[in-house]
Amino acid sequence: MSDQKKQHIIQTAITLFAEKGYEGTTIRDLAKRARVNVAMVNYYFGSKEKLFEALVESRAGYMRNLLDELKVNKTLSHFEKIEHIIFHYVNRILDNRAFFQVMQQEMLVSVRPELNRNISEVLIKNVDEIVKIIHSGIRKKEFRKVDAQLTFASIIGTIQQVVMSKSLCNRMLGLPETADPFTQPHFKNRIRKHIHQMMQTHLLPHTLNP
Amino acid sequence: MSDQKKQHIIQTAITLFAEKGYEGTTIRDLAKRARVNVAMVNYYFGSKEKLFEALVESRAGYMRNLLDELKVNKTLSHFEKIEHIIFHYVNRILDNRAFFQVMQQEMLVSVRPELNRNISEVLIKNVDEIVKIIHSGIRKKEFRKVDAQLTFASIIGTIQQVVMSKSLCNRMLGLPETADPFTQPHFKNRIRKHIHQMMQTHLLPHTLNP
DNA sequence: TTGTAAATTAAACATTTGTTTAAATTTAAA
DNA sequence: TTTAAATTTAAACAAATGTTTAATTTACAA
Repeated sequence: MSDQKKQHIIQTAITLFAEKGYEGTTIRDLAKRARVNVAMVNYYFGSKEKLFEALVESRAGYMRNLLDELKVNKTLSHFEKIEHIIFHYVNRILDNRAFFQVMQQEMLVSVRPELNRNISEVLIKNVDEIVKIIHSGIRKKEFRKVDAQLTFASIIGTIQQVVMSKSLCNRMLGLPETADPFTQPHFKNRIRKHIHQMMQTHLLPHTLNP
Repeated sequence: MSDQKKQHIIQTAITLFAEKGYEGTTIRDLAKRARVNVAMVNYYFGSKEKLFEALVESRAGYMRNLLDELKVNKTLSHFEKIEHIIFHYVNRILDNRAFFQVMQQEMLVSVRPELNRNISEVLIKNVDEIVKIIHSGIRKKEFRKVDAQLTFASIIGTIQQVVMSKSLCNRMLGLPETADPFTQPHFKNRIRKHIHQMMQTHLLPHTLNP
């Protein structure tokens, strides 16, 4: 089926774009890595830029629906919801590092404003959802009066900072140069634990001192 | 003087690289914007990549020496040191957004490994300095037992997340599309206040509830 | 099996890329 | 003023880029 081949090209593109950037990756690089003819990319996607759009559309689900389960689960407390969000954010981003690296690269540049807007659109829905939870928690006196928007920035920013570069991550965490931190099983938990602990003291007024 | 012209080309390159990325910026773009002949870039710097290296070297001071003043000022408490770091980090990064955007882009890709290492080198010194302060604070029971490395990631990640994209920042903070958040005078203070508040509850065991 | 559309290929295409050249101009010391 | 080095310029260069073409092969329904 042709859709399988399209997905294979997209997956290869994610890997290459993450490694060398969109502009830094040539169609010939991509074709060679994906073991297809150079003409196939344009045959299937029309152009390099349309391939990029297809890539984003195809994997937008990694960013979307992150909070859908929270909407239905009404039994959770506000902080439990935040706990869930932290857990799943760390999961999603670390399991799809290459894709999120590509999205980060794309958000950093101002070319392709339409694509930029599309990505923002998806991210903003997540922001809104979390801000809503935090504000609700504040109203109910369960949370301190924190800056909800910047609290989101801190959660996502912490993860993105760590995931930005393997070599920087290794050096930042004092791991050996050759280490592969992202695949270490306890690595996710370390990030989760840190953000969780930070949000606990940040959001909850009465924190027990361990 | 020729150094003035070199600096002018570098400053223009920072603006353009931040806007379109390194690979996305052509020597002709740069020459036109800087109002110099195309050949001048190679005449002064040798090549596009050497220009990039010169750019990093020329502005590395923005990242370096951030904590030098703390080393001499021994009278500050641990948390006061952290306060100073937050204040100056927000200042440095927001006053030199374009440069830090370019550095972020470069850290995200794995081309030019040597340049990558040089940038890491500078950043790591900051990490080490902060980690040292936090660990010392923990030993003296002034701080909770936090993950010092990831605490640094949270401080820097929060700022970088906000500074990443003007349009995303506007949307994230609920500002109008046309707003110019970075130049608003109270914007820096908002970020500072948030990180400060977050670090206060995160680091200090006995936080007064306001 | 045959016929038609889809898929695949190698080659060619027109631009754009970073870089170099060689001549012209400017600078500044002798 | 003379002279030599430094600067600036327009043009040219070779290589690489995204894309298209036209021919060939494959897939598969009639």
